[in-house]
Amino acid sequence: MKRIKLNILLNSDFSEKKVLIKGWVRTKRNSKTFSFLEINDGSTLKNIQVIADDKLENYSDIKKITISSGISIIGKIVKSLGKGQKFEIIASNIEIISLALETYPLQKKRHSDEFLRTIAHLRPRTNKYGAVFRIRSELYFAIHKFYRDRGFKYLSSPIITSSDCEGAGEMFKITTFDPYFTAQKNGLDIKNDFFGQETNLTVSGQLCAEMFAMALGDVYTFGPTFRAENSNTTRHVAEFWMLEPEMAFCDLNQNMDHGEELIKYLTNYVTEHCNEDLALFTKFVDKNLSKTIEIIINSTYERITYSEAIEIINKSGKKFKHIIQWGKDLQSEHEKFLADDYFKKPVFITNYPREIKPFYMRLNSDNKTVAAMDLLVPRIGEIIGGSQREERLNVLEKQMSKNKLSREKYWWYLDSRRFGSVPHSGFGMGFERFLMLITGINNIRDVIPFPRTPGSIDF
RNA sequence: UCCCCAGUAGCUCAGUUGGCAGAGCAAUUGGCUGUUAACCAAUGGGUCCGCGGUUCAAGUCCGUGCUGGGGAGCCA
Repeated sequence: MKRIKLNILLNSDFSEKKVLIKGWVRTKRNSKTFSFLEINDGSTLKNIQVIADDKLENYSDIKKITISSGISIIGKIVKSLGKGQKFEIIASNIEIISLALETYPLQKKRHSDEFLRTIAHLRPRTNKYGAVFRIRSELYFAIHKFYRDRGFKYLSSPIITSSDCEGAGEMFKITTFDPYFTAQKNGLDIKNDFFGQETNLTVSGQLCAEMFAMALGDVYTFGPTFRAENSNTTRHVAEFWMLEPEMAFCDLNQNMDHGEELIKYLTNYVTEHCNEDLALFTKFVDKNLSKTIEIIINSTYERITYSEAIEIINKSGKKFKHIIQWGKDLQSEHEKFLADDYFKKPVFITNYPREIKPFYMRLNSDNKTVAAMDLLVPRIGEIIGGSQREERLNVLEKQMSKNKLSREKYWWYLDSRRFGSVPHSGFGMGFERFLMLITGINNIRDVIPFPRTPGSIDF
């Protein structure tokens, strides 16, 4: 007999049919001569109720079954006599595959997110985290579908790299040297290390993506990204996933069009394909989530320049902890004010001062600003950071020497400006931040399977 | 890295002016013919985060360290 998964079973009509299901016991309620077992197999948020009565030969064992035990059930689908579910299974055979210990830490009650983080290996077994990670999985597919439908090519940019994408943050060093041994023994030369030069985990695939955009036109990279910043916030982790499209013959406005289309597409995809799981978040996690999602899908995202943003902030009359003036970067409180209070929807901020942005962003004709764009969204803040890239060799070289970057090291990057350089643009979207946006979850550690943060590397 | 807050049973938390360590849930055992975080009864369960100090006496006061949370910076 072929096993059927609950997502199929619960979404079709199997009444009066005999089925085989396998899963884990979420909860059990005993009466004298029969028991209710609720089974979940991970394919869907929903459980199925199974009735086991004392006619089963191993009923005495079933009565003692513990939460999270793995079991296999053959039974008939019938209309439920009780309230709360349409169908249930009358079991004709139950096999206890594995009896869980009674010390299983997850109980039939709500646990705090902090506690669940300490048992990150078990938390996907809860309703909430199961839902998060099913949505996460669907989103991977949605991203590839979005890009494939638009003729983009997927590029896996390297994770080990010798280039630091200027301004992206501290990097994790990679070495085969034993660092303790190295510290003791002088005279060890980096030339003898695996790559023969300083090597790091990538902080961005952008520079590689630019090379491929000059060959394949429209490309995207999507993979793990590493930042060794000592950040302790609800929005930062040391290992996260970043989506980075890079488009040839594309200016800043088209770049923003693309970003807006992407966010809307992904959000819409989740509402269409993850309905049940999403409902958990609108019901229990964030009461305003439906409204937020509606705004993300249906509003036209505001587009203002950095200079206009400064003006809005300073004219607002609102008191801020940090004083903002032209040339300084926007602080979190300013970003929150713009997205949450002032516009109450996603807003692109463009044309930042060149001094506070990396070397590769295209210098505007005012000579003071660069063609940068950040997308700020309510509650989360920055979710996209991107720019039109500097395609003019001489301007790029000047910017590099200003930032004290060696032309020799970036020879390959500069080559792209020597051989058929064209305007191009791209951005990075924080995958986990997007998940936070559409689930209403407030801590980035709760939308990634095993979060890596300073001092925390368990699991 | 800086600022603020917290750490008591497996979980969530109470603990008064410094004076015998508590509750609900969970677990275990038993009961119950339709339950829905089932219900009813009984039982077991503690390094009060660690270290040091003040005191006749510290979960409670002081110092310090660790861990967790929130905020800031950095960014996606």
